[in-house]
Amino acid sequence: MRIGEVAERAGVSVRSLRYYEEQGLLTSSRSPSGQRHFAEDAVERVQLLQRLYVAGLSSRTIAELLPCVDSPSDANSDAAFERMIQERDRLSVHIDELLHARDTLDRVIAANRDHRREMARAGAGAVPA
Amino acid sequence: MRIGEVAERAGVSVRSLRYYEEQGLLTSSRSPSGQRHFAEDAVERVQLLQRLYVAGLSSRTIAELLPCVDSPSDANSDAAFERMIQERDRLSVHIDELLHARDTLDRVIAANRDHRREMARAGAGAVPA
DNA sequence: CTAGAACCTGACGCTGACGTCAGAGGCGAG
DNA sequence: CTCGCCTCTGACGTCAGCGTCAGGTTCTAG
Repeated sequence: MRIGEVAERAGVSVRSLRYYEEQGLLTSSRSPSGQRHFAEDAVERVQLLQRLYVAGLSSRTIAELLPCVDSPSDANSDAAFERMIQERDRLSVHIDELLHARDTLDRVIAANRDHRREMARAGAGAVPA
Repeated sequence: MRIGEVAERAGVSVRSLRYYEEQGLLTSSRSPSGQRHFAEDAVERVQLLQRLYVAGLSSRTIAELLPCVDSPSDANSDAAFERMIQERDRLSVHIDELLHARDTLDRVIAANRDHRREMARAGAGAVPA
């Protein structure tokens, strides 16, 4: 597949794909004329990358963890494995923070809804234009 | 309270507080010499801001929602209220994405752990140095 | 009165994941 | 052959939430 097709299938920009390759997160072969050629599983790969980005991992961090993902049987340094667990924990903490934040929003929303209902009742016949 | 004390109590930098004020998220009175003076509840306010930032809201978005938070009884445009609900939904979606991402990480971690255990057993007496 | 901490206003720097523009090839259809 | 679309490599632009330095004023302890 050429880069445009991968981009469309994975739902990302062509620019992003080139960036991922540049960061060592994605590999491609080249045609004699220099055009990139991607394997079928590149689409899945890109979607995995997207999920890791969403998780708040940086390109560099992802690059460190990918060997672990690609060949779990290898002797891919304990460091990478530890790092992955560490990132998982960081993510858990972040999720908790977001849940907290959502609670806060919910409380504000509830307070508003109450006041709105009151206002609606009080003003029903008060300002009849 | 002066700015330094607020910063310390809220656990943020002085620079951040000035930035918040600049963005209209925080108010202060000024002493004749021009120094900022904050009320007691400024600390709480800052912590609220922090939570909203964590939730992924931008300064501008927060600025739009704050009237709603501060005076829920006011006629603070329905738009602001709608916006708040919209942001809550966005946050929920994001949380789901993060949970998904964590699952992905967990699967990778589990796969690695398995392979590691196998390796440990196979290699136990194989490379005794 | 004076040293030093805390405060002030600009204003530039930084980071990361791309967007975007420029200029120059490829490549299939008609 | 050529028109139009895709691709290539640089390389600069962006945005946001601050960090940080500069140069100057103000407050406070001794």
